[in-house]
Amino acid sequence: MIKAIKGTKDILPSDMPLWHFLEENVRNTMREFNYSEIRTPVFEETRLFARSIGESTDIVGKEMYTFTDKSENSVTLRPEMTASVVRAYIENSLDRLQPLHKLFYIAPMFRQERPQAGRLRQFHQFGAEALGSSSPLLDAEMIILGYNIIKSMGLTDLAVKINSLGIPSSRENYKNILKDYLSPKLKELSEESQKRFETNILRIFDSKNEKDAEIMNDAPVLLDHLDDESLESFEQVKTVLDASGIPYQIDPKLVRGLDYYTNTTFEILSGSVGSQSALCGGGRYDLLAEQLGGKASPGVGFAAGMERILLACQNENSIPDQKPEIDVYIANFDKSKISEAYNFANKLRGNGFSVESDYLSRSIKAQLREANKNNARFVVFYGGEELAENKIQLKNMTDGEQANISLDSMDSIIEKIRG
RNA sequence: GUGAAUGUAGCUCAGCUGGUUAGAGCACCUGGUUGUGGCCCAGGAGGCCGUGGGUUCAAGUCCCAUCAUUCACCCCA
Repeated sequence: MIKAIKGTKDILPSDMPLWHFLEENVRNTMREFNYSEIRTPVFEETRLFARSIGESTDIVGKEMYTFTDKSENSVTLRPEMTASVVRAYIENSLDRLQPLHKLFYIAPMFRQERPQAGRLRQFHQFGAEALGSSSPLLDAEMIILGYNIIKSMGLTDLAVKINSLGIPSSRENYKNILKDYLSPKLKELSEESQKRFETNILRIFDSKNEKDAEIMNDAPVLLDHLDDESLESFEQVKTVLDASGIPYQIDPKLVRGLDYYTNTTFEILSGSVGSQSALCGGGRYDLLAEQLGGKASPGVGFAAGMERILLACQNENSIPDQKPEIDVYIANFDKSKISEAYNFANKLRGNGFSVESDYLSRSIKAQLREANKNNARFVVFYGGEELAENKIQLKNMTDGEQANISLDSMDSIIEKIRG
């Protein structure tokens, strides 16, 4: 039997109500904040991701779906969206149309990792990117957007963490301070962290190793070594967040894994999805556009994992399950009138009703059961004695009442179904 | 890439220390009087017990391998 590729999942009709609910909430919130949808290709030149996300990151180093196409070009299934959005922004000269662009997306992403709870190889993210302004208002807006959407899914076990990584010069300066602190303790660190000491020292803060954590607890913290401008910006983000009423914690150890971040970074975590608890993450990336060959242009954004959010919803039982319903089920007595009944169904559909009819030529009893399974509000019995008198029988499935109505008075049939 | 657990009907699982034709609940189908749903009742269909090898008179049950799934590490949404 051919099965779906490891780490991929079918999203079945029974899952759809939940997905649609999330997507609607995303679109509504994005509309409230005036973000416009953007769609970009699922695959890009490999260089785009290598340059933006960073060669030393795990995403680029070992998680990308990269292959060579028939023209010998190296292409990659997008592991995240920010690089693509910035590329599209530059390539289409959006910055010349207007100074500020606020964009959102809902799209599949691909990373070749070992699947586990809340982690898939093809997964879906929604997210937003605001390009063209370095206003801290937008940093705060990203957190508010993400938080509001997640909240709209009824989730409660949440934590918002924010931090600032500052600008490269102050960060480089700080890295040296951190190096000085860690050098004498280097041998006490885990093997993994010793490697990071060379490749990306900040990420030692991420380590879940106990000894590492102990050592890092007393480590000097980037927040204490920020330049004045970054500090000022961070203060403003906090001011806006305070006013918004969103509860948050400052986490000096929050170091996001992607290379392009500057200044504000944040995460929204859930306590109900297992080990992969980040539902949403983002931050500012003021140097990315220039790095990708565009005009210098500040930006800030976030991405949220849809499967993770839905997993949290299931675990917290935050969304009452609602069965989809149809307006009318057409049951027919007469096999000889099957196409006539079918046309009658189409007539109702033409009036905007959702209508199902029998395709299996089953007994009336079976058809009624089918109507019930479809959550039909009404059943039309088509055929038999009534049809001989040019009538149908209309049954209200909620109270069981039924009445004969002449086919000549379509209007009153429609009116009854409208309720 | 590393570690652990689990693979029996569509789904969730039982199957005791190896012993005849492999079970339950849910779901599905058909009935419970002529043409009427949800509840209830009766019946039915559905399983190379993940795959391959081994031990044994005998394997769903024990051993090995393999594949798959799940969870965790790493990292991230």
